[in-house]
Amino acid sequence: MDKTTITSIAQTTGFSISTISRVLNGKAEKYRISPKTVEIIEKEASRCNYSPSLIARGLRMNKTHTIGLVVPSIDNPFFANVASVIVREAKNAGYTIVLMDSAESETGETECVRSLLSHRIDGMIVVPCGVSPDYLEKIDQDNIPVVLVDRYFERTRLPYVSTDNFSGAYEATEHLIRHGHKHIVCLQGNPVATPTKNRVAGYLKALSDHGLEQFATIVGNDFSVQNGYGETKLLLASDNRPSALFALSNTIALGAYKAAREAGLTIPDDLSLVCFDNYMYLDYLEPPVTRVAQPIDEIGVLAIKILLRSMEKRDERSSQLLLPPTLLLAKSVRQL
Amino acid sequence: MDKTTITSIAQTTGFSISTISRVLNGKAEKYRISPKTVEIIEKEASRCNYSPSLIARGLRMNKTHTIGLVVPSIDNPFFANVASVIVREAKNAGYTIVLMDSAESETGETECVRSLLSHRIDGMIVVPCGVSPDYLEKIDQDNIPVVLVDRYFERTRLPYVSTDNFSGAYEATEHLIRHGHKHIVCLQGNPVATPTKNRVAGYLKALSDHGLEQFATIVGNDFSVQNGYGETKLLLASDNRPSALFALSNTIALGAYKAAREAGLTIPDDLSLVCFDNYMYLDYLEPPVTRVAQPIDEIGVLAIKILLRSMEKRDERSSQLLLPPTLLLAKSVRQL
DNA sequence: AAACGTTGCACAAACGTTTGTTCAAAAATA
DNA sequence: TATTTTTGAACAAACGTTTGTGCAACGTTT
Repeated sequence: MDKTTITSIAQTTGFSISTISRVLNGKAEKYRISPKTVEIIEKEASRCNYSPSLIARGLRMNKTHTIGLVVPSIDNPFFANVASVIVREAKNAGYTIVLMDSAESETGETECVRSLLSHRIDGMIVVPCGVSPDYLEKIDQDNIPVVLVDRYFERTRLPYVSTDNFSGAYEATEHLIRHGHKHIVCLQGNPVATPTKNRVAGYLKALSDHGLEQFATIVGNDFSVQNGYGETKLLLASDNRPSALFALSNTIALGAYKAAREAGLTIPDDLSLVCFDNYMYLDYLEPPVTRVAQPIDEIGVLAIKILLRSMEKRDERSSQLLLPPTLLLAKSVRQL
Repeated sequence: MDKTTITSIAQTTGFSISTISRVLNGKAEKYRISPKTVEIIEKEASRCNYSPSLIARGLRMNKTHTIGLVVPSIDNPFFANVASVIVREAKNAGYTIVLMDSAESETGETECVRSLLSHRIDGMIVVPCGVSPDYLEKIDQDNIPVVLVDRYFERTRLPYVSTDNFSGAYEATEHLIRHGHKHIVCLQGNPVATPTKNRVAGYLKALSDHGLEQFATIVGNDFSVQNGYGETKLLLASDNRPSALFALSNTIALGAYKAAREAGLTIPDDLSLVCFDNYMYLDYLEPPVTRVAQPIDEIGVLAIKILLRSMEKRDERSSQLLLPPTLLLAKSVRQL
């Protein structure tokens, strides 16, 4: 049982491969193929379970209907969620996702990107780990559109869609302040990531807007549970314990949570907590955690939309979007 | 700036494309290409940032170095985790993953599979939603190896790798029984999925081995939080409340958790809880939940290993593996 | 009946690779 | 010097598509 191709159908039906191709692509009338012929060919195609070779087509058309997606770690609820949305939206638009995990490393990322280029993807969506947009911009200029998601670069022509991290952090911090907190510590993630920087900035602005600059404290260095745990351990062992923590991710918050519990502290009675990222489980902790939710669905949808538009007409002004987050109130903040 | 191909390099260096190809594939000495020539070509290739077209190569070689992965829902911690491992392992073996989400639907699954076949993937890893292995077996016979993961079929030649769900459930149930529980209700997931069936079987066997058949109660119908929530609500409203719940997934457990809390019940004092699936967050609930952990890493590693082996020599006896789970003790079970 | 428009399809090139075969020139041997 | 061997590389086909063009046969008009 040989693979059935357009050529094999041509042989068994006696028509030429161009005719087969045209029929199977619905261009029968455009090329005046007779209804009889169409029927014969379609019948044969379905009899043989013909499935067109997208790679042959890709080679000929110089278009693979394939989109590359590079995330720092699929095994992270946030990115898994993003990937989920993107896979769905891409499919709706007739595209297929090639998934890469850069493992939070810059070299990992460039490897992924090189591989994607070799696969001749039509465009790519990247959550960058690196600090420079240069090589991605070059790729974009070479006609492989790139869209950044979540993390992005300050000065770049590349389109991106992310959350308005600044205002999200500002709101969260102000929420704490309004509840009487002054000594609020910020547990940050990877300091070079734009989201981190903007969240930290929002946190600082909120403090200074309320004359609390002197309490500003920023600790930590990555988005891991361990980081949240370790930093909180240190904080709680020190002389002047903060009254509230602002964790820049849900993973960091989890670590803080554990450290607080181990110290015998009750949230929110002894320590208040707010974090970034929404996640189902946060509602089931005791107490549920007040958090800044990112509009993941919208982010994914827009990322694909922008990418598709860039793929159509390359001259377009690139969209750089920051979507508004939502503060979800729960019970982890105490009114002092 | 035109795309650089093997042909463009041939033109600028003056050599033929076959020579370029051989040099760039490290077959220089095999074909006695002179060191000088090699150097010239390699220099030019790197100057132009040459990246071979994997789709052209795929067409010629009839091998794309691409593996399809179909999961019911990427946005599910368990499958995200599986995907993560598989992406990593595939990459290590020189393969790239094309990710598909079947959305827990049989038609969604066949669509995904059709698409993958059109993309001419070299093999695929599937977490099947359907009830029949037939069409997948046919694909496997047609020389596109298929490996099942997590869910599988009772009677099939297809290789699979999953958890020994029966013994995991048996152990979990017995754990409850040893703690004095008799009235243990099983909150099941999708009843047609093999894991569900085997877990239920393990649960029943444990009960009957301890002469508790009469307490056997199985409710629910899918792996959602809502299912766990709804069923637990009903249970807790009934006259004879169970003393313990056995949730067949962590999502179901979450729903049960919420319902219990809403009913003002304390776990484990008023109600004991054990569930399937490990997940970071389970340790942070109050109390942490005792659970049956699946060896996800091993599952992913083995799935790729088996797939690669099938791709090499098709005659191989297919491996059907059930890996042992681990009961992780926490604090959600009360000693009666 | 001659000229012409239509209908229905076939031919062939191209996309970027890999690889079996061929072949001239250089080197080695006789 | 004449012959054989070795060296270094080119030629060409093939993978499965799409698409611009060509061209018979048929039908219509004058």
